Amino acid sequence: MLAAKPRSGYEIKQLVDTSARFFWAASYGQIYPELKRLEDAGFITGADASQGNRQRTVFKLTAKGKRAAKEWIESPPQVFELRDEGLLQLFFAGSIDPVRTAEIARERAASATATAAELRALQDELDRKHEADGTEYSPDAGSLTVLRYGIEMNEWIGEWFERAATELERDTSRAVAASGGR
Amino acid sequence: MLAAKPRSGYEIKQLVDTSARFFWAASYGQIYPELKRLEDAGFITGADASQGNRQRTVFKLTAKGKRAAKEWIESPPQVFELRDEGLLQLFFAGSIDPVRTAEIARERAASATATAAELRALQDELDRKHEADGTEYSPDAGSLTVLRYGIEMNEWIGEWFERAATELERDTSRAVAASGGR
DNA sequence: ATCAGCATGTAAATGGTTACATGATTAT
DNA sequence: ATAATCATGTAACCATTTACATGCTGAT
Repeated sequence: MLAAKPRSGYEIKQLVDTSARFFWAASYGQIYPELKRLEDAGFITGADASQGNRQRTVFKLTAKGKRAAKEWIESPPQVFELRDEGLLQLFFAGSIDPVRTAEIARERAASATATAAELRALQDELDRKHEADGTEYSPDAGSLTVLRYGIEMNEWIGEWFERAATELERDTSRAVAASGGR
Repeated sequence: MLAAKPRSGYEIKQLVDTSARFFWAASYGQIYPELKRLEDAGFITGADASQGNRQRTVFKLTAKGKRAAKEWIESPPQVFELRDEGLLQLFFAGSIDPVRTAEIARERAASATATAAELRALQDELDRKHEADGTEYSPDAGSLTVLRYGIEMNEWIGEWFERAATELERDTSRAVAASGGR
């Protein structure tokens, strides 16, 4: 994040929350100690940017930090972690409550679609802010791409659960028919 | 997992690794202590199922455990966490190495497609095992649905990165044209 | 005999969140 | 005046992974 421009810990947190949070969240408890650690290791340097009595430190990459960033961006991705409780619930619905399975899938679909809508609202808000800034191009344009990813992925998840629900209903009605409608 | 049938910690680990791992992984260091904790809390009970001198404990849900499972499956999903390093790299590529951005997107696309293929191979393997078992229907059929999710999601991710790469290339060539091809 | 797979477990470390604490500045 | 937002930071806690330790059983 410091590659684009020098930032304070607070600004990093803001940027994470309005863009990367859907695929890589971060808390203050992680950001501030990490900035210290990176400075000690010589990857970044902090400069005082206090406004009056309000303390503020902006960090920027050192040459060593820039090299490390370039190396990282070229390296094959190592981490892909997903924890999806809705999917876990569908996974187990068959053994816990078979008759409600399709309904549960539909609820999970609604859940994902709602998240997509929420992200869409955030996108619109950022677009409005962007326009208000004038025609100047934001240096964090990548965040819009990635926000779009969040929206489209949640839409895809919603559609997947919808499809799963339809298939489950079909299977259920077929089973009922096979048993003579009992 | 114990709702479908009684299982040992080892069997739970096996099932996680061949199905749920893509959206909810678990290690022995988590499974065994958790089984103990659940037994102490009265949600499950363990029964000795040793074979000769080889120690083995299978756990099953108590009535209390079944109630808790049913309650959980009806509750709205709380956890959706994603940590996607490939996406993070694309997010930052613009500020770290703009000219390589499209290539990086294409590499990430290949990465996701490879994961999808890997999962597809696992699916084929499970299908073969299933057939070898005869016509008997597996009680873990839900795991196949969810494995399909893993495959389809990775395919979607691959396509998304492919699209992103194409768009980035178009933007680059347009920028080159605007600057008079310099 | 030896190796793959079955089976259980723990200790240490890691990575991260939550909650708390403090205070300045700006807008209403 | 007061609320929102800017700004930094720590302590306690939590979930989880990694690495290690141990031993049995069946197949080659």
